[in-house]
Amino acid sequence: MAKITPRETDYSKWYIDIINHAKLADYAPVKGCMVIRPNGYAIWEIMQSTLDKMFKDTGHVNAYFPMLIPQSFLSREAQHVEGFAKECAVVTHSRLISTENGVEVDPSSKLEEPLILRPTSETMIWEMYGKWIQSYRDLPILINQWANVMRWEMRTRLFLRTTEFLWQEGHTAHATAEEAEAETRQMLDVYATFAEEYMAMPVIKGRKTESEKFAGADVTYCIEAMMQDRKALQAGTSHNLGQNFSKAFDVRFQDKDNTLKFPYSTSWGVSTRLVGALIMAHSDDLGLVLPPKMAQTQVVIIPIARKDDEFAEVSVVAEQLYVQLKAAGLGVKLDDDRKQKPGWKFSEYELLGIPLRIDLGPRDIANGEVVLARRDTQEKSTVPMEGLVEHISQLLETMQSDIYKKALAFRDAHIFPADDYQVFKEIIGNEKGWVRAGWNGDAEVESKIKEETKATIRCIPFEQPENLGKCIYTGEPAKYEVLFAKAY
RNA sequence: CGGGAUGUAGCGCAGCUUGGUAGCGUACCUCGCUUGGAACGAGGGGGUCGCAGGUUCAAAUCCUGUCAUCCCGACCA
Repeated sequence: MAKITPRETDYSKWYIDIINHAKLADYAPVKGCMVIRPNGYAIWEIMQSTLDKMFKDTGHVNAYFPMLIPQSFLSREAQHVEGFAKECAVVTHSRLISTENGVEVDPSSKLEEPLILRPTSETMIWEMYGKWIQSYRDLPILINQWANVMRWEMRTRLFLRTTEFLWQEGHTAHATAEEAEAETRQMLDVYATFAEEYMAMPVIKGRKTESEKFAGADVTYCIEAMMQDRKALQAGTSHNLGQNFSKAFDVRFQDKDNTLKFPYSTSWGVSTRLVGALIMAHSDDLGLVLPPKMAQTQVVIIPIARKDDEFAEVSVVAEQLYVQLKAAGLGVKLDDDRKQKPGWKFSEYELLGIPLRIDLGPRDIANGEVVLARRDTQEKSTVPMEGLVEHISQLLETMQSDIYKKALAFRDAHIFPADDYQVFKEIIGNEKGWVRAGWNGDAEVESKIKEETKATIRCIPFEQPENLGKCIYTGEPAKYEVLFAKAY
């Protein structure tokens, strides 16, 4: 009996089943808030540590800013407040009092100014940058923050959109527009590299349209990934904020030419949504599929033995193997728990997405070999004990690249060029995939298409064709070729 | 926030129409037997039936309200 519902019938149920069965997360008894269980958090930890290193390699440092933002800060930047006003949790009181009904808010503790639980930290950070920046010598500031944020979304989905989520937000300040643009693009590249090389998830880099960009940004760049139900997921964003926040917070620096200037800024972030992306990009009906670089446990050893003496014999070899693999720097687990039988363990580790399994029994020891089972392809092979560590290291690399290739082939097979609106509607309507089509650049047209088909422009890809063709909606000459898709 | 569905043991569900002792599968505990794909046998523990009111001699069941989750919209990372 399969634990996971086949995704053909109900994709959303399939996704939730994997999260439940693999014990990745639960909803908390608080509106839209998620409890990330150890299995799920382990994935986030790997994402964190990998990204953190990439940020530091590009010259960034970590800092921390408060979670509570005075309400007045949020209204400083007009577009910003408009973008976030509708989804803020607000702290209005500071005290509770005991009553016969339990505790109640103490009306006398009402705050003079309400505090907002940060939906993002631009405002708090720019308030502080104002105190830190005086001269061009103070620039650039290249800071990242690992934090939680809250957005009171109407509809939540585990990992993809929860009321509270974990993320990192980079906030940089620069003396020139060119530097800020270069930073914005650099961080987008960092995200794309991370998604493709570590998460084995191909992404398309591009620019958001005016209507889809971040509230308060001049330009928003993004990476878009295709999930197995062919919907698009925004996996990371990098914003060039121009001088919007420095002006809103009146932050100026004295430049080399003795004049006062507003610095240019960027912000960029990825969130626990990436864990959801990873689940939806690779999992199958047996459960989670983790690319080796995203797995804390990459190899699990299952000893197989009938009697106690057999088990003792197998354990000795299993221990040796464990030590060898560990020494080679691999994440390895030896499951010598005798309370569960091998068959149970096989399915359990498949559910958890452990990339590679080693079955080791008396038969194998007699033959000087082991059975290797790949999670991604479910292939089993018998390989000699001799040179096993090297073989496994190579196999994990192969798997990492195979999982990427599979996702890439899937994505490319479901992106369709279209120059006819009927064809467009047919593809989007039947959820066949994404459409690559011309667009005249008119926001009105973009909104009409969204209204009629539910497809949004995911991005204007950096890679544009030589000949742009015509706008899918109006037939006018296209200004860009863009990606249309239904999105999460 | 609008439309639809659901809420009963850790998980998955039946019972509700027609009110009358709280059920099944699985998981868990004990003993035995087992271990190369989710063993088997016997015994056992576990429930404010989402929550709050109401109707009734009696409510998981009927009524009202409310909360939560899922799906479809609107909103968004």
